[in-house]
Amino acid sequence: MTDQMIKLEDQICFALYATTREMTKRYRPLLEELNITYPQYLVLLVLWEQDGITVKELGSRLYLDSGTLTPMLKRMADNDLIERKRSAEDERKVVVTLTETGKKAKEDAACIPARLLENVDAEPAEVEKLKDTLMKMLKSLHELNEKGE
Amino acid sequence: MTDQMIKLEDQICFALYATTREMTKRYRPLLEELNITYPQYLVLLVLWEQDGITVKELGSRLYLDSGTLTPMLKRMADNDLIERKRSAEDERKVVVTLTETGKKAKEDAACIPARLLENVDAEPAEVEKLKDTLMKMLKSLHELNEKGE
DNA sequence: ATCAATTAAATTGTGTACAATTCAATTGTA
DNA sequence: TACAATTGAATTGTACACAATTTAATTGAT
Repeated sequence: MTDQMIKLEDQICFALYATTREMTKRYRPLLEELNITYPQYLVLLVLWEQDGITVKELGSRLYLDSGTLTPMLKRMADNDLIERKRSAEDERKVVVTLTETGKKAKEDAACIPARLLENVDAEPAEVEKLKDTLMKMLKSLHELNEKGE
Repeated sequence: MTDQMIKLEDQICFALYATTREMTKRYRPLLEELNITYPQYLVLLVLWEQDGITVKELGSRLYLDSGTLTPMLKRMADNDLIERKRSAEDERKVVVTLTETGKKAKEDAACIPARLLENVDAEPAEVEKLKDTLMKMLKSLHELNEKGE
């Protein structure tokens, strides 16, 4: 409880933090070919599944708020990947739509997931288990953060 | 291989990315009491283990470079948590040392790891397994990123 | 119908991240 | 011993994150 509890290597959170950054770093050269960043890639993943959603919906899928999304979506619009327009029914909402360029990028991106974990020393079953545990924790943490507990 | 491969929920990387941010968000109120951020907390964790190391060494423990560390360490010095001074033997190196305030913060921080996973719905064994898998992946990814493969 | 709450984005300000470059100190080698 | 190569930090420029605030549109209760 005293000393080893406070050691870096013991911290699950550090493992998450560092692994996420190394993973993102590994994505970078692949995504550079598409002229996007990793968070922008996540936005595209959502839009490829469901085009024409609001900033709010996008945020709830990605656990991001408008403070992060607004400037990011503007950059993506500047790069002609998406379009942003106010909803006609509710002027508060901004609807995000894929451009033709944004739609086409899907084919180029199809190979990315496979290329990513290439050469990474980890069993598929172990990775699957990892993902399930993470998603469970994510849900649990998000609920706690929501209710401000 | 076509459509489901590219879905958000399937992406281990998204699970990492989102869980890390929710975890950091959960740390925030606890660390605010110490007037530090999560990355700054990691710096302190390293220094509490081994005081008086260089920026380089700190970076290799945390997988961060001087571009991130230099401004962060300056802020921590401004807040009187650490001191930065050029090494006498090798003027290129900057040695980072804990101040009395920085040392004292260790006691206040002792309770943090326990408080953190409180209320998080996850078995200790599962979390332990998660950490091991992550650290293995981290090492593997870092080597690949290092050699620019 | 009116006006106080609520909601959706945008904005502001601070703090990471990181690639790429610069600069000064040190090392290795001809 | 010069001096090119290397090394450790700092700097520059871009892109997230996110708390807190602001603004405009919509709802809901009276």
